[in-house]
Amino acid sequence: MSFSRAAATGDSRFGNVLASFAPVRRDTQTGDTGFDLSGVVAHFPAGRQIYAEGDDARSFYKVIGGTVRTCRFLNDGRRQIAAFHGAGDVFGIESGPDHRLTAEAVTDCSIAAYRWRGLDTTIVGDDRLGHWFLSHLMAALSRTREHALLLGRGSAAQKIAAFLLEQDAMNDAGSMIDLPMTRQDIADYLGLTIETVSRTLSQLERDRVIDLPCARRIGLKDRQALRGLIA
Amino acid sequence: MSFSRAAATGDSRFGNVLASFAPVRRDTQTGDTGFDLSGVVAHFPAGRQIYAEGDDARSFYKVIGGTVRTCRFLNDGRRQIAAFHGAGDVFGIESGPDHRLTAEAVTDCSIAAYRWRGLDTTIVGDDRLGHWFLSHLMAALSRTREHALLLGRGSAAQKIAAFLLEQDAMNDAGSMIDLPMTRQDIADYLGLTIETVSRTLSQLERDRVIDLPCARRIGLKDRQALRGLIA
DNA sequence: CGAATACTTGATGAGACTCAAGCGCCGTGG
DNA sequence: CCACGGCGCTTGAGTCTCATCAAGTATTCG
Repeated sequence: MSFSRAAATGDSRFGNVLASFAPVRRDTQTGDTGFDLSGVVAHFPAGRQIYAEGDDARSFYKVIGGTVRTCRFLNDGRRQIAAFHGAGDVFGIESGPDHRLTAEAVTDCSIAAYRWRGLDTTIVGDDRLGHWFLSHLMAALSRTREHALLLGRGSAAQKIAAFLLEQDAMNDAGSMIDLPMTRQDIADYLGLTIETVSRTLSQLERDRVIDLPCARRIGLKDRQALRGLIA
Repeated sequence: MSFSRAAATGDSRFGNVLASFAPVRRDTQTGDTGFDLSGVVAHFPAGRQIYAEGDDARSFYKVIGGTVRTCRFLNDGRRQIAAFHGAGDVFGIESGPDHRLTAEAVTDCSIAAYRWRGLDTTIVGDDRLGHWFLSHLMAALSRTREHALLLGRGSAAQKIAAFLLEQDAMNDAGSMIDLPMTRQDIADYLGLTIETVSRTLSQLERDRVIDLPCARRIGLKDRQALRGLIA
């Protein structure tokens, strides 16, 4: 699982901006802002660890394809998932010298790694790059805040409903969601048990709010009902 | 409750950096980095709203003195507190055009407001200012993440223990904590009810882990036991 | 086909919520 | 001075949701 250089480093337009990056312009397939950075790309099979809690935060990362989870393991063996990251999402930015969470591939993934030396040598002097970095950081803050608010209040049904709508917003493909993660992942993300996740989904199907043709496929039959649940 | 200009705007060192700020160097009494910005300072009595969810995010804020809560009101009347902010903390930075949370004074407060026009006109071109802004943003992300992880897992006792240790870390004054907030605030912060907060604190006192001389005063008798609870 | 893994469903119990009452503190006013 | 009410907090009893324990089904993969 070694990183391989993805592209030449000839474009030095940002060379003095992010000192230790290897930035180039890419023919980006992510629908970002048209602007893009490339670091060093690697592929991870499903389940593989990308970095562990406590590792030096020498890089941050962007998902090219696949899904990543960032999580923490408690010493009673349980796991709390902080976020799922899909294509285009940036993760692994840390304020301190080391990673405070573990990152793992949920599915087979392509991940771009961007070297950085932490906050002290950061991103000033270029409008677009600074904007890119800041917007990702603030998006992460916004999402984390919503996640915290969801976890604090709400019944199992509310959490599941919010989760489904969140996944629906990512998958902009009709009303059918293909979940990349297991029930256990969902449970650890929502602060529930796997049994409660399963029961709640079954109940939603009985209530004609969703379809469950197979475990990983969820059809949203009544988004309004889901929104109503969230209150 | 109108803002009053705190200082002259003669110092234009950052004039082209944060377009609409009124930044000056202050003889700061916060133990920050030595570097400081001043905006427009206002005082808020306990309970007063600073901004509401949905308001235009024309400014962000720093607590000079007192305690602030940022929260969301659910349409069933309940309230979820996202964070408490003490002296030196920055709050109200938004990625979008409007505030996603409400901010209210928990105690009487002095608040500095910094105008800004959002992400598009942000903080490039000055190392120290960019660093100051980024470090606050990343600190907020880090704290929010910890809060989310706390809310997801954990019994009432674990949440209370984590809350007490968090407050203890703020109050660097011996082993006695003077809480600025009510039991209801604590409950809404931890995703519990006021009764559960009260019962759990009483139980911790019976277990000789804390002292409760009065409701708002908590003595930590056994920090190790609290840390043990968090697991 | 068999085994492993993922998922579902059922029975039971613990922990937190709800409803309700009572206590303590404090400011107001008689 | 005390009576009173309001507010924040504590405590108790009953209920309900979700976790736990346990079993069984479905799916995947060698």
